[in-house]
Amino acid sequence: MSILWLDFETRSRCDLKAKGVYNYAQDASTDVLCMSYAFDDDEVVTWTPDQPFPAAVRDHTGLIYAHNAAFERLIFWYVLQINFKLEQFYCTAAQSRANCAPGSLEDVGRFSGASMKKDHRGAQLIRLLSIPKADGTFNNSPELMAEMVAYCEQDVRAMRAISQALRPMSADELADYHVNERINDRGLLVDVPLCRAAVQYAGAEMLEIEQIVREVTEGAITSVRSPKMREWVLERVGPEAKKLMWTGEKYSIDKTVRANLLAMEDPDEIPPAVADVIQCADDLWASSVAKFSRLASLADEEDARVRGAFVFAGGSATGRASSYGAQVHNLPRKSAKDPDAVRTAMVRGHEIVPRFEKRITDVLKKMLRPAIVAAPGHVLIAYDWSAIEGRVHPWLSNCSAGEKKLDVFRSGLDPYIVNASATFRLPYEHIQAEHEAGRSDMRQIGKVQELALGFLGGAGAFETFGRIYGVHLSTSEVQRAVDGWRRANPWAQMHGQALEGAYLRAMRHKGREFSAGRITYMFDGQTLWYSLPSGRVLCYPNAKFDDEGNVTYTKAAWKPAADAKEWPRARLWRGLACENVVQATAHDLLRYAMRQLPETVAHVHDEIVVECPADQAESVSRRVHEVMCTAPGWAAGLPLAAEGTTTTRYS
DNA sequence: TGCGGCGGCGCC
DNA sequence: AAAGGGCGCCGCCGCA
Repeated sequence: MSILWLDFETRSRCDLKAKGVYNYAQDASTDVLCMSYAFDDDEVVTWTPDQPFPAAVRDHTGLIYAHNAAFERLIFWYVLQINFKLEQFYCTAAQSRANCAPGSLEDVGRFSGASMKKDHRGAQLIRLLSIPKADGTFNNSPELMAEMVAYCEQDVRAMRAISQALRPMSADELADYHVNERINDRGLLVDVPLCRAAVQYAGAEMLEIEQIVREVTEGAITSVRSPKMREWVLERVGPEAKKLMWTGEKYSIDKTVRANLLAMEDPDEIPPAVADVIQCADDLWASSVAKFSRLASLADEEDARVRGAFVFAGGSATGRASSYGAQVHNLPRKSAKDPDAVRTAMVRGHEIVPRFEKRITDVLKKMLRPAIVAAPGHVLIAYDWSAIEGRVHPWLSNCSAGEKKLDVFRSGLDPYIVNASATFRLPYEHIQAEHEAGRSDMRQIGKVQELALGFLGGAGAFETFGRIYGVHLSTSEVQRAVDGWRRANPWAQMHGQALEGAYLRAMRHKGREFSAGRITYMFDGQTLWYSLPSGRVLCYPNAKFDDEGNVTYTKAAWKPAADAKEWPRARLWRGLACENVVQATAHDLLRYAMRQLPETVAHVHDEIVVECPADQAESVSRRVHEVMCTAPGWAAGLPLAAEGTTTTRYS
């Protein structure tokens, strides 16, 4: 079966970025400018709408390779009304990311050693031809159009060359890409009236805040979110406050700094006017108005669903999914207690700041998650895996100490208390009782240990996490916590060392495989590959030794600076190797589960959200739980647990 | 006017 | 020896 390589250029009055690709493709004003294509290694040719549509394309029943293939798929479906099957599409951007390379066509080229110079002409042509002019008409210049066709053809050639040079996606990967696209097609229902109301409230609040800032600073600061504000504060605070703003490299005015400054309550250090400005910055930075308006703008005009939010293998280091546009991976976690009640008040324009809340932005932030809803007569069922990384990591180590850790999860004991028990050499029951009586933070220390030290962090990592979870210990106590956890979890250091040993040996012995726990590394002379228990393959591209004997590699997520001569390189170390294999394996469990859950509408790394008719809630909930708690064949013996809720609003 | 760097935010 | 890393979006601002 031959491969069809293909790329569209289009024009439309619809704003692609604001409305998203689904609305764009369905917009009545969207037209195809040209379609460049080739079968297999044939010469690239171009169809333009003034010609009859090529029958060979229309009748093609094999795979269609395109870069960001969702765009081509939706243009076929909605503009040309040619209903290729979803499974016919093979996304070469997904293929690139699955190989730990960047997704953008231009970046893959630069990443793989082609010229580092960026070519802006393509983007310029799009601005000239694909977007209406100020007077509302389109530019029809034949010269520009000819140039556009040349660009489109060049993109097909570049895509084909890159795709053929890269490892193909496996059958599993391609199937999981299609699972991702089905989820994108299903979309998430957005409560658009709620979003619009939120924008109103937030807009009014913003005007008020900006007014206060102008008055307090006597016009010096017109925008609180500007670097000028930081300098304005810096010039007016005392020496102690200045110290709080110093992060070791530069002065900052981020959330932590602001909280510390406001807590000083010393007018010599923080004059009242400065405190006011800091408070205003807090309010404005917390504003979620942009997110609400983005959700409303991306929602389908007819059915209010936001589509295309998930990027397959968007996390190119591990193949995890990322989220895009609506970005549902970073919605504030805390939601309103009674979101329906707040929603009702909002759409009616009532007062929505209860007595115990200080600010409207706090209320609005807690309504972002609940702005995602189930369709009428439906529910959202959301399940989270319990400590998925904490379980996968010892399982990957495949040693008896790791098994002992897994037994903690199998037994139903609280792993944080088990950590604390080992650290403080006190009985489990004692720590449990102290914790339940609210008399001791030993369990909290056990939690920080588990989260901070798993990927081979030390005292610094413990302190960083400790700050987040309100654990503040002396230097010696921190060291005790670090040592205690390592003593109780020897598998972690052992596994890190084993991984390091394996990848170093692999680098020194080209073409040979070296295993550590359940991971196998192999260096082919350019790429350091590693295989996961699922059979999925990941890599560190362009791996080589640096002068100190460390392995370095080009990292897709680090975009080069405009004047860079080479793609930025990262250094591999055993902690990172641990993290990569754990996150990747945890993600394989997610992919495995989602293949079996066709009602999925969203996922957030360790969480799956399905939407189903309310009268099927119980059986679907049971099924989601069962799927998530049943390890795939390749992970036999891995204990899994998940907890879930059923609601009509995401929260 | 568009681009890209920067500092900032949120989540897992 | 030690080391948090993985994402994406927003607003501001200098530069070309």
